[in-house]
Amino acid sequence: MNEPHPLASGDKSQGTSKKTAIETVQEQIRERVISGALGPGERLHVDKLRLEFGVSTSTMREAISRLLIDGLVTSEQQRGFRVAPLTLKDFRDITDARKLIEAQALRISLSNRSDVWEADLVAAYHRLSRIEERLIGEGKPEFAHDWDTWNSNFHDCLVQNCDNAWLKRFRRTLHQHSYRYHRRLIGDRSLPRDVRIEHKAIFDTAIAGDIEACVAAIEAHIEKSYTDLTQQHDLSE
Amino acid sequence: MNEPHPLASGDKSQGTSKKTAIETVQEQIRERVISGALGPGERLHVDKLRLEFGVSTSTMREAISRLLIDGLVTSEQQRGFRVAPLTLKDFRDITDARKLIEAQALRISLSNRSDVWEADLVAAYHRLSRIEERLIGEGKPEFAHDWDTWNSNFHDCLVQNCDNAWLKRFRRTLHQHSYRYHRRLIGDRSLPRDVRIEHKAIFDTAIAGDIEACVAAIEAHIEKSYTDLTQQHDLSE
DNA sequence: CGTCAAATAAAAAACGATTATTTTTAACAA
DNA sequence: TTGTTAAAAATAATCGTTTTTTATTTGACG
Repeated sequence: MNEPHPLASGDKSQGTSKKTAIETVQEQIRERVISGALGPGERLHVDKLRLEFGVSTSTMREAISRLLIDGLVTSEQQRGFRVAPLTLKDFRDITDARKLIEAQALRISLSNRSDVWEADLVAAYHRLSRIEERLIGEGKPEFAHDWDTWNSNFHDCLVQNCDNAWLKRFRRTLHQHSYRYHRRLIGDRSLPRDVRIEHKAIFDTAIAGDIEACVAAIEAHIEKSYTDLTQQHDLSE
Repeated sequence: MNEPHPLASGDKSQGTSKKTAIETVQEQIRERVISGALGPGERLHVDKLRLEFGVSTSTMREAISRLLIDGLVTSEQQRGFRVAPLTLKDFRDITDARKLIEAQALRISLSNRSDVWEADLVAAYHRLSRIEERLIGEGKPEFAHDWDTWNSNFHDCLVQNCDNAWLKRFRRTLHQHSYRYHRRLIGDRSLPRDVRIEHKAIFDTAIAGDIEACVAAIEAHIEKSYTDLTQQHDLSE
């Protein structure tokens, strides 16, 4: 049924078939930044990229400019654009901000629960569990990409009923950046820990309607992600 | 002698004399959006604006694109840009998000206090008080604009020591939007209430180092601002 | 009269070239 | 060698036009 967005833009939804060139390019560059194909701090050569994508200067510039929106790219006076750097401090700040914002978004979402949402969440959790069984239980690393997709889907589903557009927007931005650190730190390797227990706790408390327990579980989940990633790996590697 | 930024960009600081055309235009359009010269929901005609500012299409497009960053402008598939609308629900959401984020930024800032900061805050409060004495005490509405400036300066000063760039960024965005509602709802009229007591409470608790009392005071201040503005005025007016 | 579709007008998106700025290279003098 | 500066190259910013898309009008036909 509902195809989830791996990390795509949050609101396009309807099948607007014909995207504008700017949007297409923007999405592809974003993908490269998040995946690390364009490394942190690396310069974005408008002319090179424009030739590669077969678009004009202004189109490329506007596409890149729009990545300033979520802070994946920075711009400096007369010296163009560059990919936002990755630093430990930044990851720490993102983690703290996520704990704050995601927790609140979750509180709101959970207090607006509905039957549809409950069904969606059960479905999302079910799919995620199956992937995790294969990825972690059976140790099949080829499911890492699917896990990204469905993990993201599960977390989106949790805050689905939060009706504060600003919190949702900030949450999405932070999640995107977090994911970038994730990609950088673990690469294609499998997860450094068994997240199944954490996800179960989040799911159970959410379904049970125990808001504060669920919030605590999410906060712990986010924090643990930071600790594990930074302990086992190194940003300068 | 530190000139405060009325609501300007938070980080340029150094006297980078020659701004790029895009930046100049961007700032002016932002000003128009916040002030209401460009009304909520209004379309941004690239061609008209470009002629008015004497720049090319691409420059104007890129300038407007960059206002997407802080959400003052929205863009729709093949039908250009328009000024973000103003709605009561949005103002409510902004208020809630501000309470959450500003409170946390304040907690961090206050726990990183320093002598320099204390002096800055005393100075900022002093200047604000003087303006408020004239604006509210003596009822001189011609100080309304100065009040905007120094009120903003006082609040910036409070969170000055928050070292989480993300929270600061979100706070700044929300403040900008909040200010836009403020402008729309009270216009050039003077404040609907006496904020002197609130500011005093914030200042006193901050100096005293009573973090949670200060946070509570800020939250109340933000909430009161919403209540008073929405009770006395009407968005559709 | 009202509906539908072709023709026209308006506006957005995309283009590729020109101009300004920064960075690199190279020449020369201390 | 080292430091300074001027020319050259590279890259960023800006420009004005062309193409594509969407909105509006017009007019034939039911």
